[in-house]
Amino acid sequence: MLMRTAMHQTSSRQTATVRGRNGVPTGPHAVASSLDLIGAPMPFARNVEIYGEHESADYLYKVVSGAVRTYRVLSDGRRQIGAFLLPGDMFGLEAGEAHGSSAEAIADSTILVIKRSAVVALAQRDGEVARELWALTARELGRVQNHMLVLVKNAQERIAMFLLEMAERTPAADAVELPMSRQDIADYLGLTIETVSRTLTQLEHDLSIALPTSRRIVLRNRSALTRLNA
Amino acid sequence: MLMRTAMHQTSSRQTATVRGRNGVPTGPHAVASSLDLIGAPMPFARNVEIYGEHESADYLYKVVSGAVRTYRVLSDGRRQIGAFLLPGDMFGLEAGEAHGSSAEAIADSTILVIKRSAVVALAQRDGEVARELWALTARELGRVQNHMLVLVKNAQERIAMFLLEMAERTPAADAVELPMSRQDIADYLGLTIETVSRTLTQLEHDLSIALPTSRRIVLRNRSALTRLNA
DNA sequence: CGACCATTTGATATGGATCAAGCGATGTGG
DNA sequence: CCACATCGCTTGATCCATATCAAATGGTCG
Repeated sequence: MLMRTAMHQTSSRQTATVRGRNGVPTGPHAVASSLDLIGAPMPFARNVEIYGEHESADYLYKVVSGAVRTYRVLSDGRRQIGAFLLPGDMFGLEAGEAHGSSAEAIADSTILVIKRSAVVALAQRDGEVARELWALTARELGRVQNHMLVLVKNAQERIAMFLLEMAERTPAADAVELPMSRQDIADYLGLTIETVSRTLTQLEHDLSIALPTSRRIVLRNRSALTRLNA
Repeated sequence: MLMRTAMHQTSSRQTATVRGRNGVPTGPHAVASSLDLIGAPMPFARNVEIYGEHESADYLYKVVSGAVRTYRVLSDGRRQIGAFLLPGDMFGLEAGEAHGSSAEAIADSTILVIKRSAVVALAQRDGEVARELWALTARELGRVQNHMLVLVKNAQERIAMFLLEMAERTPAADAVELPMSRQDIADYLGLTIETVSRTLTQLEHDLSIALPTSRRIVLRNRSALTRLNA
């Protein structure tokens, strides 16, 4: 235990408290959902906190552009990243009362901030919205259950599955531009940066992937990766 | 990888397909919830499957008596247990369409089986029920997120937290009667039976616990366990 | 009593953590 | 525009926690 990990390194902690002024709806990135109609898009700079672990969950969020990580910090300082959110993803649905994890922008991002009470009120009147909320949360639950499985696999399998997961969520099928650092990946997969790095170079030698730059990964043998993804 | 684990050992696979006849509501174990009113209690024998991983999720379930495990099996045969359900716990809320995991009775159990369509219909009319459903799923999400954290800790920490978790959910505060085998615990915590066993005897030597029998565990130094539970 | 199954205990192997150093890219001040 | 500091990433050497392999023990049921 006690592996080196990002010791809550969020140095630039401006904790954007500015949130919550309603107004301008959706804008150009509007995705089909009634939820989009009652939110306001807000900018968050790289590494800025969107919400903290025990803050009351007064808002729901949706990534418009950029990328977000949700995480929890163990008492010994280790950080476990629960999810990476990309454009189109909603987050902050976790609990009823308080957030179960913190959320930070990985890169400069625009986040749609939606007042929870407005959603709840809407759901109260419209069973369709209520069902959508439930489904969203259930889907997130499925995702987390899946991630649990990942955490019992070996390093290669974890990395392979991470790459496939990212590729799947990215427009350009076989080239992934990673918004997150090696440390982020490590904390997501329950590994160390060294192991992440080593495993990636190993996959490169196997010709399963190519690494034009450290943040850009080309899947060149998807079936090999799928095979690893037990 | 490829640790020995229950290679889907469910030998007595009677796959109780008998479910779904509605009728007699709740009975003596009724807990306060409108959901209880539309379910039928059904018996499941030890090790009998309640539902399978990709079956369509037509029912919700609530443990009346006994105990249940939900799990997924990796392609290499390893099994990851996602949750242990005790009396009062609901399960099967996972996805919208199909179940994301399988569920089996750990011991002879009585399970309240609730038609999902009935619940959905009820939720459609009653916003309160809808909110309850959402909250239930959100709570489960929180539990799973928490369990993810456990899977990155060391063996002692995992066991300590497992014991505290079980003790918390058990009436008699400091003595836990475990319904599940060492293999179940191992598959829940991402360890091997040997490590589970060794860690328990080690905690016994530390005087943190006592083991009158292998299935009965007495917490005799709760603060020591809490300290481990980083 | 004997067979079977779950659990414990022992000996050894190994994957990934840890410790440490090097390397390339990016940015800053002179 | 270059020298240098910084940061993120990679690579190497060693260590350790837990898996694996193996055998003994104990409890349960016919």
